Amino acid sequence: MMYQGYLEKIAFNCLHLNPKAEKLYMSLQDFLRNIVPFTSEELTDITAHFEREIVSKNQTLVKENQVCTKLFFVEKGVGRSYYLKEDGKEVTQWFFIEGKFMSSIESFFQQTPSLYYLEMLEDSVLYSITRENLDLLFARYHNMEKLGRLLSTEMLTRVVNKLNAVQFQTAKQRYDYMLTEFPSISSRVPLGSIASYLGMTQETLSRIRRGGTSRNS
Amino acid sequence: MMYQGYLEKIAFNCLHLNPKAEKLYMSLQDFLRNIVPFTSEELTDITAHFEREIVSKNQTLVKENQVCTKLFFVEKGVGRSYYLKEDGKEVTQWFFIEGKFMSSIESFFQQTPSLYYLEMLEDSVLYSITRENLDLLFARYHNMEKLGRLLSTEMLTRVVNKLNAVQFQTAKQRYDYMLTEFPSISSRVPLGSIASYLGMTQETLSRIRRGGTSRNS
DNA sequence: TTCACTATTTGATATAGGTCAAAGGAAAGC
DNA sequence: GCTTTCCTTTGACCTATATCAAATAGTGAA
Repeated sequence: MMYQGYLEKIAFNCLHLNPKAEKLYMSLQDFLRNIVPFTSEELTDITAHFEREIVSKNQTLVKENQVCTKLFFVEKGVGRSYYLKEDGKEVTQWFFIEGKFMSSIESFFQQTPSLYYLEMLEDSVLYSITRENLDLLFARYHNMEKLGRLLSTEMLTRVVNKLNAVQFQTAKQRYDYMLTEFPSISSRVPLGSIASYLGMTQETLSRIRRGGTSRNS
Repeated sequence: MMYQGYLEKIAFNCLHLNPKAEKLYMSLQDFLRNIVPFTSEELTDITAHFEREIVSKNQTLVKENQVCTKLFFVEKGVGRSYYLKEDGKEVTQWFFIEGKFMSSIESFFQQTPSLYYLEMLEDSVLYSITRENLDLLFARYHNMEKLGRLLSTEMLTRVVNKLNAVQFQTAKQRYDYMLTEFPSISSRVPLGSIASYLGMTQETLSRIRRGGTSRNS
């Protein structure tokens, strides 16, 4: 994405850390400012519509069948969305790390019951906004609408990448894809969550990590 | 999606046909008007920036490694995006039917070489717009930006649905998913294109269609 | 109608990765 | 420090779907 570069640079500057370091910190204002050239007044008004939330590890933000009432920005921490298969197994749908928006998208935008659970996998700092406030900002600022469009498009290309990885690659290749999409995740979340994200069992992922017998790249 | 209902209704009205009929026709103006409440002046200006293109069956719109310079609206016809695996096999990535926008999204929005081919699978009527003109419209009309956001979000949820289907369902279930996502496609395009879209071989799809021995729903 | 070509179906066999079962490890509560 | 619980690894076996090969059915051109 065109602002991908910026993002890494900001994370770097904010932290004085290597961008691949385990934990990052990404402020909402810096994030917004670097995608769309908001004025200071706009930025102040926009961020005033978000609410800071501290949530602890393993806390669930949204349950299946609830309407997801908020969009979250992850300032610090990691979360995931997941759903339960008929047999009760959890399937991770996506991970959300520092500097990303997190929600049960369809539920939030259509105000329908969520198919997914949202939970944080670490103690985290989030900024949340309600649907009404977001709509208000979309209506008030052309730039905000643009932000929404750019973020949607970015997410779209990420999901398409995952789709291609999941659909046509071997288990090993999918794991490699994941290491580039979420470099920090592999050391931060349980293996089972990663395995289901990649569409394989934890046994298979464990064998891949061992790096043993497989002949696939 | 919130405008999903409208879409079907319009298609219905335009055609006086059952919405599941084989071929639909969807005018750009009607499409736009029913997603966002554009004024007539806006609509006139916007549609004036599109160019009508008649393309014939099997015509390629964009090749791999070309920058995709246009976004297409499909008024009539079906297209697909696909890429070539290392072994030269075509893999269908998406189908685009009447009333949908079609492009190599990442290439078009980032002006990078396309990973995909775009081709029409039937004689088709398209409306195309260049990146410059689209940006101009995004900048000129807040409503246009909103349209972009809504369409991106819609596409995002569609891709997520496919991802879930492809990742965790049996071949038979994936085929059923496809019948709901693209009801008309199964009779309009070659079996091989559908099979690769669903991440299976054409032999498997053929066996599924026969509806034989499989014990999966 | 026939030819040439392409798309689809069918059959036989192979394999990546799943399932089931159990054993180690690590970490959280007491 | 000990205990309980959860997380990860390992092994043995199985199944859905791929692969390879060939037969059959459609389709358009002349």
